Amino acid sequence: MSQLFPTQRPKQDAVFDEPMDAYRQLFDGILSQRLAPGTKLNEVELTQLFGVSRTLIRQALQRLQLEQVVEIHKNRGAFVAAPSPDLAQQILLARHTIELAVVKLACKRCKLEDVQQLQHMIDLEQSAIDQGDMATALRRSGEFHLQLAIVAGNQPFVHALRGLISQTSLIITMYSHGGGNACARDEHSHLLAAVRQGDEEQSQQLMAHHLGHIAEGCDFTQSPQVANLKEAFAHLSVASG
Amino acid sequence: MSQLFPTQRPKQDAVFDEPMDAYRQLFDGILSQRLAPGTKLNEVELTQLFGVSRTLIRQALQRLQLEQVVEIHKNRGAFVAAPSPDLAQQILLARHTIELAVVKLACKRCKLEDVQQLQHMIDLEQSAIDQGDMATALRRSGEFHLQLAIVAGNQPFVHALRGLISQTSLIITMYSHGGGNACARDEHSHLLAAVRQGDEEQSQQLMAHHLGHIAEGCDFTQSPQVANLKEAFAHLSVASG
DNA sequence: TTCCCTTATATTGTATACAATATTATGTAC
DNA sequence: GTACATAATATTGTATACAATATAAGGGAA
Repeated sequence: MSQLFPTQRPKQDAVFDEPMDAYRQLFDGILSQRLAPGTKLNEVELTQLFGVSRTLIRQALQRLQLEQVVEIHKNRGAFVAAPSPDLAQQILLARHTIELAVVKLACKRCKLEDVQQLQHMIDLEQSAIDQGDMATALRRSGEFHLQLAIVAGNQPFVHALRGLISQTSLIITMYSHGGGNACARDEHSHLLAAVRQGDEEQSQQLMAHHLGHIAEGCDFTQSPQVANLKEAFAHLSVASG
Repeated sequence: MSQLFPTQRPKQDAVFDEPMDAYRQLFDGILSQRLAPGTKLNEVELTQLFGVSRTLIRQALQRLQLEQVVEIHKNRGAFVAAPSPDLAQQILLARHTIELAVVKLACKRCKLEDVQQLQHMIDLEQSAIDQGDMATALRRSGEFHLQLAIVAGNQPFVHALRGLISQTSLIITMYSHGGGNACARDEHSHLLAAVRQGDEEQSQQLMAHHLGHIAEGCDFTQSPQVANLKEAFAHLSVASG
């Protein structure tokens, strides 16, 4: 039950032939790493793919831009965002700040049914890992974090985290070395246990470590991997030579 | 030098006859309290006001929605947001969390030129207060806070604060009792002094007090004041009686 | 060949036209 | 007069058409 998509009610995610709006398909594609950072998003192509007019495609792209997972360059088009090493670290710092505040709130407000739902999301994530579907696992991990913010009951935090989590997905795609994410299940489980007990101190410490592990799994010294150079540098000045 | 508007370069704000996009005009109107919470934003009216087609009007409205200062209800239209008392307190809490992190960063990164610019913004705010133009003062106060985030060098914080600050403007309009904002100048000045000296502890304490004063100036127990009841409740079910 | 200029194509930006929904007005029964 | 149903209007949702810009292709000179 994907809680990462704000406007629509939950849907099964294995079925794609029913009418699903362009925003959600693109968002899901990015979060599941099917759309690589730097990829050009041609409007008429998307029109044909999703069977809607450019009006709705452009609406979806603008929304993704405001969530910072798509960059739109005037008269040049839309591209899947490819955060620089510097921006990546800003994003992780912002997540750190907000998620620490979130778990503190969650400790005070987490009900039994919230715990059950969060546990279910952990199980879903783990089953994806067991099947070797790391893209789905990554998306489900993000959904767990966002659900925590929903439980915390602070709408601005939810709003901000939605963008930050999807950006983190891009960061992991670009900078992370393989399965540094495999330890996530235990970390999520331990975190949930602390939240359930209302232990603010412990929860914040576990969250800090958890987010720290994401950052540690990344190497920001090397140049980022993007779809292809041509598109990656399409935003540069036309003046060549 | 309005730093609250992300896409365009700074402009003098006394001149309105030059081509100014719909987004900025609406945003400015809301931040300056010329557009009251709950006001219906009719698309064709805006079309005539700004001399552009509905396409651009809708683009601007969607962006404002994603910044949470406008609510769009399907087939009903767009309204200036009117945050409930509960949401208002969530917003102020989120600001508290983020701005404390911002000043801490700002202490480490604030250069001499940054100090000068921030001081200039304080002076502008004060001159607006001296002229009795509280709407402009409120907007300039927001610009000061956002500039602090820019100085702090964290893009996600800037992004989140842009929405939170404009929402705070709506909250003050709806819940604040008169001139509780008059003490702002000294608070901004003292805050800047602490940041300039790189005193993280002192800066965070001053910021916490400053934001606390905003909340203290509000009364969330009484029903919010909105443009008119009909529009304020336009989102409710059609079923009457 | 390589460089540069010109022309053709493709893509995005904006405005308009049409469809769907909601709101308001009108009229009739009670 | 009130309540309800129906028709007229207004407003939003979506698709298409046209304009502006950028990208790609072709052709001539050094």
